[in-house]
Amino acid sequence: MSKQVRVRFAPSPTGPLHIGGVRTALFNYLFAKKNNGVFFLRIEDTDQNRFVPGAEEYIMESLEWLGIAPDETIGKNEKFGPYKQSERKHLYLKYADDLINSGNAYYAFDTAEALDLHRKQHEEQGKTFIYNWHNREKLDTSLVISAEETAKRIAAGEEYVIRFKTPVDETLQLQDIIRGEVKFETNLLDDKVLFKSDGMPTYHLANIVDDHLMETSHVIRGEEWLPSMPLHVLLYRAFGWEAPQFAHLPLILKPVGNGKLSKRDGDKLGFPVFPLEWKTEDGISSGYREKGFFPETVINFLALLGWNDGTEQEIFTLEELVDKFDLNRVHKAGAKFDPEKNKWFNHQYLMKQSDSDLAEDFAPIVAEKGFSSFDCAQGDTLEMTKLEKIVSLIKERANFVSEFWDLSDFFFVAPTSYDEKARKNWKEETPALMQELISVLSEIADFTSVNIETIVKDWMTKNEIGMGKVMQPFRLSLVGALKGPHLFDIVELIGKEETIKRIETAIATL
RNA sequence: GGUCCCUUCGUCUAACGGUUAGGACACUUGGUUUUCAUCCAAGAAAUAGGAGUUCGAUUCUCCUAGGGACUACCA
Repeated sequence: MSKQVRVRFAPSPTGPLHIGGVRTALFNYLFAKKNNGVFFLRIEDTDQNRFVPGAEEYIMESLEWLGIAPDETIGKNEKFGPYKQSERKHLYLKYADDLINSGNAYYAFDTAEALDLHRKQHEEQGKTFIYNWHNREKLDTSLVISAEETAKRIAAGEEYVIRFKTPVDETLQLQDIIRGEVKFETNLLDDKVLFKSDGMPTYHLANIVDDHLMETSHVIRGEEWLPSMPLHVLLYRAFGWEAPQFAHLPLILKPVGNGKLSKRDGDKLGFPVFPLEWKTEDGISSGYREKGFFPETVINFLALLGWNDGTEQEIFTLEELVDKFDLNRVHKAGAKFDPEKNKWFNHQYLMKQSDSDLAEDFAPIVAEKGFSSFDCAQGDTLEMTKLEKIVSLIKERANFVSEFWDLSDFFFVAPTSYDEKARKNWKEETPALMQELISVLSEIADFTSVNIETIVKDWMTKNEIGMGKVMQPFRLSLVGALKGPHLFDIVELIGKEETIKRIETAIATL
């Protein structure tokens, strides 16, 4: 039996979870579930300066809303806890020391200022400063001084970092599940800092140590990490550990122009880039949840950004995605985010919702417009039945529940104005015809859509009145414009009295 | 600048050497609805360029071009 699949999503809590991060989490989740494995969440907060309050909770809440919550994390099945790196702080120095003792790392005393100066000088000469084999013995490191001297300086409280001693003259041929073989020359790599002078590990050290300790089988992360893959593989080797398998996911790009989708793009282009709304003193960043997207929409759309199952199916439930997901079918190239198609997906899921669920979502909006009888709290069942009927008539023309009011306001209030372009359908003979229509309508006992339609149409044919002459002004009177669902359905719902009243108002106004 | 990754319709993608290069979103045009939307049908729309390998390249190799990521004591 092969090793258990254990994958992780390891964000740093520096702000709200970006949509690209959501997709990384999703693919990890799908891969884990597909392989009967474990999906865990680890918070990588080794940089204390960038910590943002609330971000950690935000990440958890987002994953829960989307239905892809981790199996193990802070406060949940803490088999390999803690799941927060700042709480694992005591662990890392030992591993850095191991690397020093095995000759795979060294102390470096260069100050940040000294290094900045080097970089600047190199840049002025059109060169790039790389801290590695070619200059590490000219810099201020433990490689060029005695062990006693090193110990003395550290004991004296001098600040230091621990750097990885990248091996020389090797060509690394690494395997990536998505990209196949990727080659790197170790001579071109730099000696990354593993342990910072503030006593915390860097991402690289903490990530490798924790992935090993937490028995991670596959590292599925964004493409931005591809350049650090050689370092990470080298670290596993230096520790004598078996490395997990790697898969680097393509990036999500801006809908227009070039580049990675960023936090700013969303609100600029009118779509959210965060699952949940995020408030700061600088303002509000909109979220999918608050914008009326269904979590299923977000999951489905994101899954198809860079992956497909090879068939022409586009609508997938989470369960189907789990069943069909295959890392080998993930695309290599980045994908532009298409807000239009994203909306289309939401329409698909809107249509799948039951009328009663949609009515329930719509009720508070109606109540807010001043129709408190639709307020869920007051729960008038007769009104809710009516609301369900309204919803069933308009939902096919909406992408979001938030659009329902504009599509259905005439069910609640009589038109206060009439569409300019539609007014030309109101001709000289119209008032007389409408007057006749009123008397026809008032005679109808069984006031239901089909019955009203039959009677009105009979009246028109008997008197040889053209359909357009009646139907257009009739609709204009009730709706205020030439739009909306089947006219007789509207008539039935607003009732005989209101219908007649609206026609009378139209006659008086137009 | 250096390193690495990528490249099929406007966009997301299918076609794992042999297809009239398929689907979806968006777009256009018809039909249905005497309205609008939905829906249905149809249409336009792509293998970045150049060499090679091969009987045959979207598919394999190389070059060029373009795009992207990384290049911090950030992740």
